[in-house]
Amino acid sequence: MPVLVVPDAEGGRLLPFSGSTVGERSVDSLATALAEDPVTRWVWSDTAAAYPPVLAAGTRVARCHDLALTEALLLGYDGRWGEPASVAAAWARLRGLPVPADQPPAEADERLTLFGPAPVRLPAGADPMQVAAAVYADQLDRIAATEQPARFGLLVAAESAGALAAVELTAAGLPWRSDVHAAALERLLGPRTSAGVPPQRLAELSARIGAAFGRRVNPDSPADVLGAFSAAGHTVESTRSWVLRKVDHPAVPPLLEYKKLARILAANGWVWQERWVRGGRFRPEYVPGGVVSGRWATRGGGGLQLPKVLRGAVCAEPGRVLVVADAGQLEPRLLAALSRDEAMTAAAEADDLYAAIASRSFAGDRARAKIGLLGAMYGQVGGGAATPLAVLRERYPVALHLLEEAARIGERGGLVRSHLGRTCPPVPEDWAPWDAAARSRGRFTRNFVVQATAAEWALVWLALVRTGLATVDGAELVSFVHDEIVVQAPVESGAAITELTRQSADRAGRLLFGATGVRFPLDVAAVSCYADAG
DNA sequence: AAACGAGGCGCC
DNA sequence: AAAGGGCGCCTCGTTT
Repeated sequence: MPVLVVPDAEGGRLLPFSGSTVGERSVDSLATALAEDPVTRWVWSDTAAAYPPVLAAGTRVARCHDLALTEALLLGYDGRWGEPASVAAAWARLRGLPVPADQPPAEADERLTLFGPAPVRLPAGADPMQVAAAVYADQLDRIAATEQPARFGLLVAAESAGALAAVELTAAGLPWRSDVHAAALERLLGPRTSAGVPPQRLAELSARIGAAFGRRVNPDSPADVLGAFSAAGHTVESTRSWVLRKVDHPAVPPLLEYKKLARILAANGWVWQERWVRGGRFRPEYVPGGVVSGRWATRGGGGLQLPKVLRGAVCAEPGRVLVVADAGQLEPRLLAALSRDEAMTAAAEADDLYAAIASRSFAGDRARAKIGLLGAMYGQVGGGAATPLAVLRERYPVALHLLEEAARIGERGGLVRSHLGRTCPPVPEDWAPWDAAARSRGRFTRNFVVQATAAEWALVWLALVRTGLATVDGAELVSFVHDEIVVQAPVESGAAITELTRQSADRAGRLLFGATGVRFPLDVAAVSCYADAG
């Protein structure tokens, strides 16, 4: 039986969810009480607020139901995306009271000082336990009333499990060798300089750019660079790298090099290290449900965008290994499973789906098969995707039809859903289906069905891996980026965890789609350094 | 001085 | 080869 949990300053209150108030008890320590019962699903308002103190006290929770995340999913399902989703708001809607706005999330730094759950703003006289019970009961009814209750229930469970994993990942952080990072920065940029002073390599490149133009140019200013090219007789539409690469001018090579290095300095330089690396770990804050498609976001440090050139700084700690598992070609595989296109499912039985498609329709030209398939999922119509798209439409009509139908619904301002029922946001009030807006919306909904389904597959995968890890001493999740999981574990359990990630991927596929021919092969490597994976 | 949009680029 | 989906976050340059 699920148990409702209402944290308070000292501990909290617990109530088995039976429809009555019988059996409520107060505990001095939630961590102790929750640790005594490793099977129960704990129902609470907000995992991000309730779980950190419990985890900090040493208790890992196996399962929960996050009322706020579930409320957001249910509101979205009804086309009410973005309405306040806190328990207080859900309760106010149930009672016909004014709905309080969601509180903005506390800054990460702020949260470290303000330890403990954020206050739930309920009207005076409302008992938080009764509110939680009422909202939970209502949510169960609404889940049961969806078109596919079993699927939506799985979505809610996965979203809630993800919230637990996110708190654990935020607490754990990613092993980070600051010395290795600093050495890489010095090799690329030169010795560290004080704030506002460009490092040696950037200064050199800046001088070369100025020499090539015959005047001083600020490479950080697109307007200045554009003006310099114009004065030199080159009309360039922007200063994007791929545009500049086509321009024949001596300033281009140092400019491209400058952009690359300046980016590393700004995004992941010495200042970044001081701000975001603590105790040998890089600590982004993971935000489940932070993206409309159900992907996670992170707050702080750009946690989902670690540049590949710096991944050498991610090193397993002594006696341990990093198991890096990546679900390759996830989106086209999910397209096959979603659409049940037989020909594409046959291709998805291969380890390399793009190669399988290429060998059947593109005379083995894998690159063209990939361009065509990505173009189909992203809504590209012209360019190099046009011809491969026509070939795919001929050969995989069922899969392509699913995408084109999603696009058509979007172009008309309609809603689409993922496989488990996550629903895209509605168009704004003032939206009108004029050409460009309709096409843009069509590309969004076309991509949404695939990206959101990929996100939920990955969430289920993560939840299964997390559950499996509970029985491996010393194993911890240290990174999750859309379709990649990194676990740090004692060297001797590397093989078992590799196997766990593979089995979990298979199970995730079966949980979402039942028995299909679509396989979800992983690239898994047990390494001592992140840079050595993949 | 602070807020904001645009341009740009890292990741998936 | 070409520029289509989702983000976070930097700098620049303008507006408030």
